[in-house]
Amino acid sequence: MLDINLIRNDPEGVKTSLLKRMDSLDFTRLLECDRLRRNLLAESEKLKAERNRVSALIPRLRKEGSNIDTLLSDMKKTGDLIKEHDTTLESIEAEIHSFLESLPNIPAADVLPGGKENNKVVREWGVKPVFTFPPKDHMTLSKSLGLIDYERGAKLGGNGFWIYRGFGAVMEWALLNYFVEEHLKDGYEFILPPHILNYQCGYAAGQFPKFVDDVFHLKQDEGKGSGQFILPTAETALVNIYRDEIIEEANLPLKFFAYTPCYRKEAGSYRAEERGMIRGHQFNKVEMFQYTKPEDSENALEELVGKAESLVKGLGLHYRVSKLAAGDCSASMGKTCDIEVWIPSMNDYKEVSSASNGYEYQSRRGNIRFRRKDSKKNEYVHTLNASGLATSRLLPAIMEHFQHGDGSITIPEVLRKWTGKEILKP
RNA sequence: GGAGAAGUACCCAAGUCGGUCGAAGGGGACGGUUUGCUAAACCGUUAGUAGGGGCAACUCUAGCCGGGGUUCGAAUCCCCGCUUCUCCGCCA
Repeated sequence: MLDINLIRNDPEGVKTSLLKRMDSLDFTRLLECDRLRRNLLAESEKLKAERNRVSALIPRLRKEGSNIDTLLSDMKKTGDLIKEHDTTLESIEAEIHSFLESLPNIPAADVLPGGKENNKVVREWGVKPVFTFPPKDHMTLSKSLGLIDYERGAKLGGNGFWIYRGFGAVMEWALLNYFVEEHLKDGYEFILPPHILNYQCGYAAGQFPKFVDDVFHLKQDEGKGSGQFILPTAETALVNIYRDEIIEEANLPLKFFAYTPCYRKEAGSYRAEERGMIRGHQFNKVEMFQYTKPEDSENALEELVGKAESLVKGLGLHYRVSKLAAGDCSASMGKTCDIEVWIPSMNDYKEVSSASNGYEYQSRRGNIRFRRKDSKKNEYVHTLNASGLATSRLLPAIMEHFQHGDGSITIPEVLRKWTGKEILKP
């Protein structure tokens, strides 16, 4: 959600920035509604002041025995007029609100305009593995090693679900342990949130109403519940922990990480090349999250990217970091860096972490502020999130990177304390 | 799932028959005075917030869980939700 004052004071400036990620934009109606709203509000409030004044008078007049019949009927009329004003006001405000909430975040100044094609690789680490034998893809490997059961996963949940079996589950759990351990070391607070959230959570995160169809909703009895859904990422939960709260400045920054599976419909996004566990309806992810003061959020983003990178480095996987163009960032985010790991069989890089600065976009939607110690003023916090990391592309990457001609796989050293093995043989 | 109770400012809490109640009284916090010492007594301040109007001092409006309603007027009455607590039932 953007600040209407920003648009009111500098419509052209905001427009220029937003056009980096939008095709067209017109503020005329919004500004008109804004003027209309303020006029109507002034009118209605004047009437309310009058009503308050007279209502206070009535008991006194009654005690004195004055005739107040005409006064009462006048006030009845005033009341009706107020109601009338407020009804129009409500519809104008609804229009303003729905326009504002549909606007994406303003891209940071250093973010390039346009879509995916303008994403910029800012650095790479490691090298693509070279094989002296015909390498297998992760589906073949995971099947021959008995790590993942795709067929029975589909039997249980449908297409897009799989089962981690035996050592596959051990590997998955080892990855998660590795992440958890690193984040704890860095002083982040470990959160295990509910997986079912209410509508407001999706709204504050900026995912609703636009992407309301991309998540799984719970069917509720008539009038019961409040649009509960299963979370598509732990971010949705983490951003809402402090919804409608004012945080003391001294407590910032707040640094969290959470483990949850992520549940997504991913409707229509399946492609043959994304077989296996590259894209599914449910995947495991550890998510990092920070609430910061505005002046600290740029550095916090660097910190998050650095943390995500060091996790991939620790696994020894070749990756690159891309700064996304404005149009490729999710709507709530003003700046996003993706960490993409090399998947040999796909001959492509795939996202394993997305680190973003939401600036005050989410905190406005969720009404999350902090109180400055000196001025005692409340300001919106900045929110940042970054995967640290999503596992479903790492396991394929690990299998493919570290495979040998005989179908065995070397397990990255950082995971061995949990896997208890160095090499996995078919 | 069934029954009951409750939700008032940072916390606890009073609020009568609807009318100077935007809210008594505590505690805490902050400021001050005095006596003195790892404190005490006394005095004072302590809705915050959001949205309007005004250059400003200032002023208006809304806020007593949320949303509706009744009324000239609602913290107070009515309806619908949400949350918490207690008891019962069921259960990993």
